[in-house]
Amino acid sequence: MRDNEIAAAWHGLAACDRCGIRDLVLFADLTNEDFSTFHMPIEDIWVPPGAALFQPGQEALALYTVREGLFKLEQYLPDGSHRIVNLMAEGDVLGLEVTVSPVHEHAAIALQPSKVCRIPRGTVARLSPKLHRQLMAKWHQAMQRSHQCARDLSTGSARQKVARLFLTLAPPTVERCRLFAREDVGALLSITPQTASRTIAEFKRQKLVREVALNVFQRDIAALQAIAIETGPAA
Amino acid sequence: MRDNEIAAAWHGLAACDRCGIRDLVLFADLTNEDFSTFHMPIEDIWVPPGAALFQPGQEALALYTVREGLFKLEQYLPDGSHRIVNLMAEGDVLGLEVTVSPVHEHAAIALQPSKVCRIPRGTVARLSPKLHRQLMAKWHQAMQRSHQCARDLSTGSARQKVARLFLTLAPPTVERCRLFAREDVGALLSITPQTASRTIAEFKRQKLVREVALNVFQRDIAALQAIAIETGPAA
DNA sequence: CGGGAGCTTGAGGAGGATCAAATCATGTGG
DNA sequence: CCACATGATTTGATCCTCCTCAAGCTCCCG
Repeated sequence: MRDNEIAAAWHGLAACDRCGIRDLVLFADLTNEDFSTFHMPIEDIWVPPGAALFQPGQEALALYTVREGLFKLEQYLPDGSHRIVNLMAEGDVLGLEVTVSPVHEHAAIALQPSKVCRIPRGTVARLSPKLHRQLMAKWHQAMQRSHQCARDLSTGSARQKVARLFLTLAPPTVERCRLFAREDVGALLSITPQTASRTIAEFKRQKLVREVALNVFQRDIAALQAIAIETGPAA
Repeated sequence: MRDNEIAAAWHGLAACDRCGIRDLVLFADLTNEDFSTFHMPIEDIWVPPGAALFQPGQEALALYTVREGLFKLEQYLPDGSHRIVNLMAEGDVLGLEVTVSPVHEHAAIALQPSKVCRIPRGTVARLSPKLHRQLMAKWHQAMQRSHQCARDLSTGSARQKVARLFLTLAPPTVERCRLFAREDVGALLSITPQTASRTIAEFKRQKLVREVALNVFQRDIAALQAIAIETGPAA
């Protein structure tokens, strides 16, 4: 099993008041006074690919702001197989359900080398009124991502889905993007790892992407966009 | 086009303090005193199938608690086609984004004869602190539904997806359930209306469901569950 | 009755799944 | 440092599901 439960490596206590992406995160509305008033044991954590922040059924002790990298949210089907129901990237918050549910209902697993801030549920509960706006905004953001997955990554041919995935993995202004295991690509797009591999290989032959390093791709944005919206045989 | 924008029929002002499903709704935490303090122009609305509560791009003026019936949340793809990204049923809240976004980003369209409470954004904003807990709970609920769609209705063969849809449409304790247009079934399950029709016809022949009235089905729960989890040709 | 929209059913073909084998990356122990 | 084992990836061949195109059918409404 690739998705081992390696305890993520602890890095150090965060200095929230000097956070580089503070306008993106849950604490955006807090004042410097707020930071000095509360003792906040926020941890800064590096998470290697394959490591889980939490597993389904596990007690919800904290939520996590993604500072760098990419996570998958998995749920398990009655037959034991699993399905990726959401992707979470920089600025997204994992485990928002700590505010309303005692346990996590999915697994959060890093797909790339990632960095997160761990915020204990107690801290969130205490700051809750002050975080109201941002918590709403983060729920909204999580919904948008979820709908994006349903919309872009579950519709159309394998070609289209893979093209949309490449376009999703980084903003159009960035040339390179990191991919992940073919099995995960499959679970995300509802295709088999073989079809994922074949389609990516075809994209490489057609120069739509170029693998500059292992699982690091240079993208031809315009060409990929054309594929993403192309309609069946009528085209 | 079936999804006409018929203005939903106004029914009357709601008596929130005597609401039959008050423990399910946004106002669960409000006291009777709260109700008498605020003037709340909450409307009780009947919505016929096919009518839209709102459309993408439209200004977000209110949110809606579903009291009866079923709604689809649709988003549109660049090529003009659409995809159902979520289903919302009794107790769910449509348009939670009014708290954070100026416009709606999807269409909310009734699939069945439905009843909703319309709560203006101003009312929500004013009561916001008191609703904090319930708003969180409703976001969570909406996320769960969204993930359920991704998990159950986008995975596996057409047979499995249709079986899971039948199981989703009503709790196992209820025998009958209402279905909707084949086109919507298709948009929800990422299959064509033809395949939806064929699969449902096959279920009827196999006595897995029985159509007691137009689009009202009696279900063999156990048999459907068996199909929902059956694994490929290895079965 | 006739028209229209949605539903059903049929035949054929394409795309993706499945099974299986070869190649490539990574880490381990000699 | 190299040989080997392990697991992921790639590729191939075959089969089956589902899409496509198309025709006939049902239900509803004037």
